[in-house]
Amino acid sequence: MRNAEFDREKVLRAAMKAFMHKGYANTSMQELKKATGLHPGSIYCAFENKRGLLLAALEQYRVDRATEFDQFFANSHLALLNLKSYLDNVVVECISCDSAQACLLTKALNEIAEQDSEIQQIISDNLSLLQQSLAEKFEQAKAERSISADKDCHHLARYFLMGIYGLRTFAHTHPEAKVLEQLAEQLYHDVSQ
Amino acid sequence: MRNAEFDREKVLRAAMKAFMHKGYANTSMQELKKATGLHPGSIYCAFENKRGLLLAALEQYRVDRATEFDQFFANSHLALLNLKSYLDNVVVECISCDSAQACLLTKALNEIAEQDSEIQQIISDNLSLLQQSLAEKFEQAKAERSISADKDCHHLARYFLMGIYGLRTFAHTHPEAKVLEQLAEQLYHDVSQ
DNA sequence: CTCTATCTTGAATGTCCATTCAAGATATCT
DNA sequence: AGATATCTTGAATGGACATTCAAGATAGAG
Repeated sequence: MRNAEFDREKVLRAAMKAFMHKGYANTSMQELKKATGLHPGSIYCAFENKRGLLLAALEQYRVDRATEFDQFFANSHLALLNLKSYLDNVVVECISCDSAQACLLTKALNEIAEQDSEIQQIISDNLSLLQQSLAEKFEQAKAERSISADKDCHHLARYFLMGIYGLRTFAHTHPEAKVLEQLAEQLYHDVSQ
Repeated sequence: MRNAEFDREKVLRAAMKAFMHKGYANTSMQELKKATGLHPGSIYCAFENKRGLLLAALEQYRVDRATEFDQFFANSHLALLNLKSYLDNVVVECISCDSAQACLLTKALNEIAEQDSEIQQIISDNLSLLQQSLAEKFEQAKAERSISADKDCHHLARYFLMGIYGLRTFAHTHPEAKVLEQLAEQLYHDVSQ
């Protein structure tokens, strides 16, 4: 006869941020308590355990990213131009945010996927979904005659995603706007002709 | 009046492997003991502490990789062909090794660099060095007229390295030989014109 | 062969962590 | 207003961890 007081989405985004910043193993419950405002007991009540919190955060991340993705393609521009905007946004994120702001998925993939096949699967599925969404946009670009008809859109999507992964890692060591923009420009050039 | 009994290089390569496999935080001293054959006391005597072991392993990794790199370019082929071999080898590594066999540098970069600026610096320097070495090979390729004279070799090196980073991350989720080979092929095409 | 400096061993230490749980608080229902 | 189901709190727990250290082993010097 009483509802939870905390805002689940806010808590998950805070946890997300903490995990992205310090990694899973290095984020203690004490830090999660500070980040989320939830006491240990509440976290365990709501998410079973620390791993459960990560799983929930990953799911929230998926939802947030999917929404963000759709917004990039919700306007009336050509799909190829929207892909460019999407890529430019990755660069902006790389520059503006603290260096670890990579991506919860790749971060978790590096840290824990090897030791937890369920999380490995979830992350792989999420990234495959993103790849699939990108492929659809390339298909649209093809239909709009922005890219040549003989291109393999799935291949383009994979290459584009590979570039984004690389860009993020590169940004860790060289967070200089000019360089990252130049790399993104080249990547865009290579997938669009 | 007595020399250490263990082989420093062997120990460091074993530690490297353990760190690459499970990450730094998740590799306990107990596991390091098993992996290296050294008892805790010996590890502390030789490397100060766990972090010291990581630093030494990173240095060994740098040396090993530099040697490996030079071997790829020690033959008489054109530099551009050697770059292709180097890239193909990255793909082979991605396929053959256990999925986490990424690269100690990027692995550590993701996990700990944010919280340890000294390690961050060491890793960044190492990767910059690799980038510089790649740029030199592209310069050589230019001198050999394998690539056009108006190319920016430093840009090519950065893009090539970005692609390698991306390839490794991509391999975590899609370790299929055909796909990775295709991506590498495209990357090679894009840097060689 | 003896001595000693150095290495090796692994149990002991203290810290930190994820997790639990019982007491206290409070919203909702009757 | 009273009852009760549910949430919140935070101290307590047990385990795992990095690190230490003193005892034991051994290679080399004399």
